[in-house]
Amino acid sequence: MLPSENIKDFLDQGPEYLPSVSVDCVIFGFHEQQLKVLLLEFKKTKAHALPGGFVFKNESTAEAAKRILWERTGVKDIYLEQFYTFGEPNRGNWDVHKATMASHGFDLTKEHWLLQRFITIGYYALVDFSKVKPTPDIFSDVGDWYDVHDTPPLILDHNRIVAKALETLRLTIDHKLVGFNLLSETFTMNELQSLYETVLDKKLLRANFQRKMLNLGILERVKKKFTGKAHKPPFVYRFNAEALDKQNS
Amino acid sequence: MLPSENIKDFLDQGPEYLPSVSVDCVIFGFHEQQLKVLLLEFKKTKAHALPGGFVFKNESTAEAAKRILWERTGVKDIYLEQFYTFGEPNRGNWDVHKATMASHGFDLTKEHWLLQRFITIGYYALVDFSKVKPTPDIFSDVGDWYDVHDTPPLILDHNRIVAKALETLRLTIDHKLVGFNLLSETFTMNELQSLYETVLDKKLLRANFQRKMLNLGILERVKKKFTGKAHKPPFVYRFNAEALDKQNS
DNA sequence: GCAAAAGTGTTGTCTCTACACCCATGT
DNA sequence: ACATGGGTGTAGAGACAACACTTTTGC
Repeated sequence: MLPSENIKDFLDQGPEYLPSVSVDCVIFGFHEQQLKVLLLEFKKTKAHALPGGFVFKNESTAEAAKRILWERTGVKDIYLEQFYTFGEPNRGNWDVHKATMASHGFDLTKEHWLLQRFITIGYYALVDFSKVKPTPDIFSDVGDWYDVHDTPPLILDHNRIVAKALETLRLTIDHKLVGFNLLSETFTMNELQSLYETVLDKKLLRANFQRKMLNLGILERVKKKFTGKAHKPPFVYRFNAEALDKQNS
Repeated sequence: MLPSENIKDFLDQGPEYLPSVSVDCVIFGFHEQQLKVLLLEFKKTKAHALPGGFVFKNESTAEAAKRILWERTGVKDIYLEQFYTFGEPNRGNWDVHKATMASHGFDLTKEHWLLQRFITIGYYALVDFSKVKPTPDIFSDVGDWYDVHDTPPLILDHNRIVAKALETLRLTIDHKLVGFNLLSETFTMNELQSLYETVLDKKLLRANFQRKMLNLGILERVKKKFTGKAHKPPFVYRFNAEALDKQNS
């Protein structure tokens, strides 16, 4: 199918969506000591944006967010949390959308549904970087990871949305043990500490961090050790979900 | 003006609102050792509901919440915070609305804008109980305070919205010093402690609570003392905003 | 003086911080 | 052996709970 046909399909879908409501996803990953965000780049205009979309009339907003995540990352069962709803009447200008559509041969009038006011519900997702293959959508040819502190200018108020998501993650990670979703199933204590240091943006002491984590009683030490460099091999840990449930109850 | 004319005006206002989006306010007050919520009671159906409303097309959702608060409580400059957006496709049934409108002589078809799906953005407000005169709207003849743990069944998913607001308040009050908004300008340490005990639903020790609060450095001791019973009069404190700003910076 | 409630002091426990020390591995 | 990074021990600082004590009022 030609891209323009895809886009026509999309534009025709307008009436199937809940008016005025959109969903944007801030997808966090962790790689090489950096906290990353998944961003899309529009084909023609080279503008950057968060993966987002609209909500079908009989779909919950959380389901919409999951659907979008699946389309962009190919992963289901993702850790997903709503963090804020952005309800300003003027969240930025829509010229990029207009230009993008024009470049595909669709001249949208000011009254077109895509150019109306939308409030957007922000969800953030924590994913295992290694399991995710960024998938572009019909408007973007590239989906790629960016250091959260070094993002390009984004369309609309998406920079603010990223900032708010990061702020929420920071406040959350300390008392909700959410960080494990950003690592692969097994990990070393050092990896976990790097993650915390990156998110909280401050150095932590090995000794104390380790004790704190182990005292939570939610880490299971996998017997196997690491093989690698010229030093004592670290233990590999696994996150123990049952123990966490006990804590929360 | 007749009530039915008011209601006609309201129904005609549909096109001026942002479709699919509503705002609901959980208004907390503190009185006689109880945490209270302001609820409306519909005239005919006797159903209870949160004060809520719709968002004008060129108004932010926060402004809409403030407007609704002002209409219901007569107070401006209220502490207001967004806490969650409820985006399920089926948030309960709208029969009450239909019945209410029917009782005023308006038979709404299934396609009427008021009976469509709405996502609702929850805001909670903390107000000085003594300054608030609950004001009913055109659909309700009574606005009244209820103990948050003893609310009547509410329409739609409003019970859940109250529960979520309370949960958010609990998590917030400890590290964001938000409780002062629920008291009058000056208050005794005992009142403040009662508030915390009620919100957190546990007993605290006088001595330790007092130290903790005073050590925050945000309470100013008003020289005047209390007059009353047969015991040592308590100091009256005032919340010192400047000191708080210093802390947050 | 006495009851009642406000306010202060003290002590032990727990947690976090900082740093010192020991352990296992590859070269 | 030794450099490198993983893991443990411990002393000091600070926070918090529990309880005892003093203070000020009306009766």
